[in-house]
Amino acid sequence: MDINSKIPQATAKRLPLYYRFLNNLHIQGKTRVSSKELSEAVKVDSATIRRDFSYFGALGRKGYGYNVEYLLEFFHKTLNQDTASNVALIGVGNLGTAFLHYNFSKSNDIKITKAYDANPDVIGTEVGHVKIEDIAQLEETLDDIDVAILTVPGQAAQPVTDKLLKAGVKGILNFTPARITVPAEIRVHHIDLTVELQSLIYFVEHYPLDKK
Amino acid sequence: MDINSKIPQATAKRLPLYYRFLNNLHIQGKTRVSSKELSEAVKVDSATIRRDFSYFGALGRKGYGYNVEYLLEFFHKTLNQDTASNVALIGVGNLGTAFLHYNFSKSNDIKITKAYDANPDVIGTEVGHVKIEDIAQLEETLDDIDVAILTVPGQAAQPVTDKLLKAGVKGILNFTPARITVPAEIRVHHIDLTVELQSLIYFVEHYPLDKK
DNA sequence: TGGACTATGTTAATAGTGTAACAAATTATT
DNA sequence: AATAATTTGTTACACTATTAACATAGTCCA
Repeated sequence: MDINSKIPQATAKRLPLYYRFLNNLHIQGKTRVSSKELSEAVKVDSATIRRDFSYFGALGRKGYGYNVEYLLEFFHKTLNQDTASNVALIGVGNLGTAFLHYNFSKSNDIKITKAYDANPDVIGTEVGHVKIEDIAQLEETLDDIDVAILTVPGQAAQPVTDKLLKAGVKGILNFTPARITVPAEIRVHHIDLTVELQSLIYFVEHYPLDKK
Repeated sequence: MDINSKIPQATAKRLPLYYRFLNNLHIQGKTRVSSKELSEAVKVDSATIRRDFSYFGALGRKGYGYNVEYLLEFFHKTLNQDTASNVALIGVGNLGTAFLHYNFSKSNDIKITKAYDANPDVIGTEVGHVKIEDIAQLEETLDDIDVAILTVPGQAAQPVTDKLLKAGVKGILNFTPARITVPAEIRVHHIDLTVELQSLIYFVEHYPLDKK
């Protein structure tokens, strides 16, 4: 498979998952792993895993499997290009605070380096080793940040988004219930907690799964 | 379209979204809406919306659109069957606390009615109007709960899951980085915050979107 | 070294999702 | 009342994703 061809969206979404589990295996001291073993750990079909890997060339060896360290190193390079990515968080409410305490960088190379809020009681304090800045100063102080996490109240989502775009942000992880409007070249991923919960309930009540 | 045929997963995931926006329209006093208008609000193609609705029969009128109140009532019945769903939350850390404070029931009929933790300092306290119970008593006290939100540390995910299954839980919304093992008839939805963030960064750095 | 075994990488079949296009039906307008 | 405008519901197609199956090539063990 040609390494220059585009990686399918579904595959790209699984890469960080593979990366994390490979890290676990490495820490456990495992040196090799088969697609079948990895499949059981990440709950993704083994053929899908092999197909996903094959987009990046022949990473394994027939009859052997994959070398954990080699694969890990490969994905490390692939996922993080060269530099670690800095992320900003906007809205230090309950959810925002949870993210600041959450240690993203444990087995990944992501760090929230800037955080903003509108509440004067919060501005200037430190949450999870990040100093909270005034959202009013966002456009002037946000620099060199490609991706922002949006955890503001729904009605603030669009105005804050507009500010983020002016500051040059290219991707937004939107946790608000609001659907934000952005130019075509900006990526937005939505995680709508109510929708997730409600659709799970819908599935459970309407489509009970069959026992094996 | 036959109402008895199975609703596609992708459609079912959008239903709660439609429901919320119809609620907004209703509150704004709008009595009718077209698929095109709704499309702009929820950022879903209008043809997709019409197709989604058509799985439930002919809900609209040609040349007119959809009656907001009728549609709202219909989805209310569809999403909530008859009874409001009670949900349990396991793990009152930063993220769990955020959910307890989050008001799911605002325009939905979902409520977290039970919450558990292992920390003695937290057990017995009240967070967001829910009394925190001891996770050691989970199997004995969890009753009539179909769906649980899992916000425990990764290493606790599997043992807690096993307890939930014994207590009769049918669906789990898993926020831990761990992939849990469950019988075939149990539904699990994963929301992996690190994966979401990392894959967004990957897309932004590797596949910049084209300007319109 | 030789033969049994293993597990990849890929092909081909299948399933699932999204959307452009349009006939049909209804509403709105003159 | 006749015509223009609107908007649905559905068909048809394109695209994306999943997975079973297997030839191939390397591994492992006696």
